[in-house]
Amino acid sequence: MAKKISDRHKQVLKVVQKHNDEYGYAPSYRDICEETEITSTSMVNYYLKQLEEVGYIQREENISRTLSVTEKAKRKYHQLLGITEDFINDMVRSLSVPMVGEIVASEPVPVPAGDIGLQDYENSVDLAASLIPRNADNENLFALEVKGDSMIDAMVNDGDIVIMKPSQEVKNGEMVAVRINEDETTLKYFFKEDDRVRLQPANPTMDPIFVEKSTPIEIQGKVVLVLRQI
Amino acid sequence: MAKKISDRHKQVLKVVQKHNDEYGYAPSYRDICEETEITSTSMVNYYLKQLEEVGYIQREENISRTLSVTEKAKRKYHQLLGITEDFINDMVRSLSVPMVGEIVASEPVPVPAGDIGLQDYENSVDLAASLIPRNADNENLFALEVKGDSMIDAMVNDGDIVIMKPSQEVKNGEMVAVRINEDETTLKYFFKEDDRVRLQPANPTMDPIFVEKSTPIEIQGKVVLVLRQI
DNA sequence: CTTGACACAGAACGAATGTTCGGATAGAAT
DNA sequence: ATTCTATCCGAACATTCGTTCTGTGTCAAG
Repeated sequence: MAKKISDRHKQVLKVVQKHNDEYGYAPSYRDICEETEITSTSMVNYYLKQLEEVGYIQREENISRTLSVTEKAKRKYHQLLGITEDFINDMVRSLSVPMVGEIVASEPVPVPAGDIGLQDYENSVDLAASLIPRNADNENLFALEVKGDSMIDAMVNDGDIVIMKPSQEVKNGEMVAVRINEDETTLKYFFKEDDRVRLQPANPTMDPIFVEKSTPIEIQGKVVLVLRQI
Repeated sequence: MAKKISDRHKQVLKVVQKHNDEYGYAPSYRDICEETEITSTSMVNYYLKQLEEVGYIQREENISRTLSVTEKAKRKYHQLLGITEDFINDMVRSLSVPMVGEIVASEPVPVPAGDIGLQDYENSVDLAASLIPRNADNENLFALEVKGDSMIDAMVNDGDIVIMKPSQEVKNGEMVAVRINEDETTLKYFFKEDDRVRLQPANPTMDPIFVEKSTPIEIQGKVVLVLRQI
């Protein structure tokens, strides 16, 4: 195992990445010699073996031109490898959030169980990742379509899409889907007060709901984004 | 020059594309034999020569594993090649809409003049293109941040972002930014009636505004999307 | 001073791989 | 009937290319 990634290692990484980008196929060991100060294919193999061991290179034994730089190496050496923001943006720019169902006041939120896979749902909503707060777990977001006018106090219309993340814990000021008394689901800003919970509508002209501690409420998720297509 | 692209040609195209996708490197001629009903490398060469002639394959002479399917072939045979909408979407998936300013009831909408370039504005909003209606002119969308509570009847909160497109013509049912009597800007669904215009709030519990033809109104843009980050 | 580890080199080898050759078959055109 | 073209095949060959071998030099550690 190499003690550290030397300049020669970095030269090799760079050539592999650059060749794949420019030619659309991997360099041979002899190609790497030509583009670096390495003069023998056994040294190329020596460096590649080490880069492979630390997970920066991928190759297939006894098959020609299979060298590729791994995602791990790209993240660590993106500047060296000439990987632009476009590449980084392409990795994080968009995500598909599964449309798991509908939200209505009369039913609990259909929070998916466990890890959500896109393949489990027929529809999804594509989002630019920059719209999602950094602390949201992008892996487990889900989308619900609002049915009916019962969410108007949340400034959410029939037909709007709410992007949510599963959560039972809430901080003050976060908007939650809360089921009150197993009777009604509503979207409200959540504030914990001394002896009760204040559920504040998004519509500033409407009054909050105060829920005594004796009333069971269930936090069914947090809202991170509302979308209204017109 | 092949008279036409036969099933065998298509098999070869498919294998080249599939191998590149799955393995990250190109197939050899023998790999292609194994994945098709072709039993000799000379026939593979025969088909590749023809595919190269019509511009569907790219390869380098005497260099191993350089086969790739060209963009021309991908566009023509995307279904055969298993090129999903994802590929097509990746080409058009997201767009950046410039944040040109704010919308408040007391000011006209700051509609940008002429073609909008991202470089003219410091901020932008990234959107998945699938959220935008097909008829919207993606080139000229602009974003405005809502200031104040004056758009509540439009179910739009202080801090929300509205995505708009410039437009002076409206169809019934579209949501517009309309300036009434050079006095107030509001977001409403627009309906032209016999002798007046009905501006319908998004909030179904609120009453519409009726504007007589004698009252000057100015359509300052159409709303295509509302975003609320929470 | 000796030893071991690391970096380096050229050469040889064997396998992988693309190209070419000679030939066969079927069908269309003359 | 003959010729031409397209399609097909296996084999051989040449080149490409990855792996291995043997050896050298440098430097740090003991």
